[in-house]
Amino acid sequence: MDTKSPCLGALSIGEASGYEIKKMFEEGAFRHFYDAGYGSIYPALKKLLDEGLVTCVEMEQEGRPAKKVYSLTEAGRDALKVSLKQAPARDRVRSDSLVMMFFAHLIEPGHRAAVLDAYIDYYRISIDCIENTACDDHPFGHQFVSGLGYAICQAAIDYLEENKEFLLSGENSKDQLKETKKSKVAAAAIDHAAGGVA
Amino acid sequence: MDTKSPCLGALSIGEASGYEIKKMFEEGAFRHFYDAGYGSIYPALKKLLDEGLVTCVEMEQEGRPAKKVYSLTEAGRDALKVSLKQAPARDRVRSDSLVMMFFAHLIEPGHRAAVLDAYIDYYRISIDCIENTACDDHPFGHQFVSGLGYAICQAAIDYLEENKEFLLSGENSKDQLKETKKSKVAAAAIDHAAGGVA
DNA sequence: TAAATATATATCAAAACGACATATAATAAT
DNA sequence: ATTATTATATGTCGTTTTGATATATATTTA
Repeated sequence: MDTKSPCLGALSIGEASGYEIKKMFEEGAFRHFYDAGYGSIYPALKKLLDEGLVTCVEMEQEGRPAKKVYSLTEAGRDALKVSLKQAPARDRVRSDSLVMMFFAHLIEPGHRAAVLDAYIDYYRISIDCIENTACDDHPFGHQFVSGLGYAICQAAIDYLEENKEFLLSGENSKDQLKETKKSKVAAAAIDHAAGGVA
Repeated sequence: MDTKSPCLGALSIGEASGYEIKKMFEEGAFRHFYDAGYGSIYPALKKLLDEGLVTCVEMEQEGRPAKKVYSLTEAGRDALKVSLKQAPARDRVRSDSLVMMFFAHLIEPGHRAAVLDAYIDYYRISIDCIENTACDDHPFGHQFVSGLGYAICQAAIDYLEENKEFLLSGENSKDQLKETKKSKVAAAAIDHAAGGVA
């Protein structure tokens, strides 16, 4: 599934410009599960237009640059349905922040704190985006995925706040990873270190 | 941060071949927060070798193809520390599965179930990977990030299992999104639909 | 008044993706 | 018994994506 399908999906909610689609990905309903930059969106929209899957109307605006508003055609809605029938590729995740925290023992505590705080903020903003777009009369798939995003972001924030000191003070600390219902990995690690149970 | 840094990070744990690094990304400790294919890893290793940040020894093996084992040099360890000092880019997430579930109303229920079940399995395997690599005497950053991965994956599984019927039966159902401590988005959605509280 | 932010589109070099090619051996299936 | 699949192992290559930059206007902040 390339960038074209999520663009078709965004347009299935309503007409939009490339700039507005980017906003949906970055700070809208898609934030926690899909992202793409202008370098992907504009070429995708161009291809979609060539294939007759969307139409485009240039709209003049007062006090703002003109925008190109794209709308889904019938063929476009069909193409979206077809692409939704395929088997999904596995999630692609790339978190520089977590790579850094994974190697926290090679980083000064000050930078550790900065990365961690920024990461908590990132999740907080994601929650705001979900709450601001969630709506009871949206299609059930939207609600389901928003609910999942909320659950994941909240679990992340809870864990990060609860274990912040563990990361910041490092191995010299008497702090331990909190073992809550949401985090049994500490116990698992101890089991494993003790030889595990074959 | 490009592929070179996570490769240096992987090698900071111990010497490894490109194939083994891929395994760490795919089914090892990195699974839930970083991924890269051979098309990124092998060229990265080549560049790292050219820059003197790693060394390479070809190892013959019985009953298996020879492998090239890479080791971190002192310069490599320094380069890793430098790259860890930078400000992290924001997470890049791309989930075809969630794009599909977001547009569940455009998909037949059978495919919906297939995508959802596969997605739960994906998280279950992630948990297995975390439990199999978690170890008490690993650096605290590894433990911290593994704990976060565990918390997130478990929250996702809990939500997906609890709300599976909601997605499968669609809007014709009397099912409602479960509002637990982990999922308050349903309430938020209702608030929002009712006009919210400014 | 200058700088920064927001709206809006677009390009382009560098990087990454993912499918394919190649090779050997063990294991599973017919 | 033979075929097919899976696992180990490295690598390439066309297509896609990234991330930075360019361009332009208007508003908000310093």
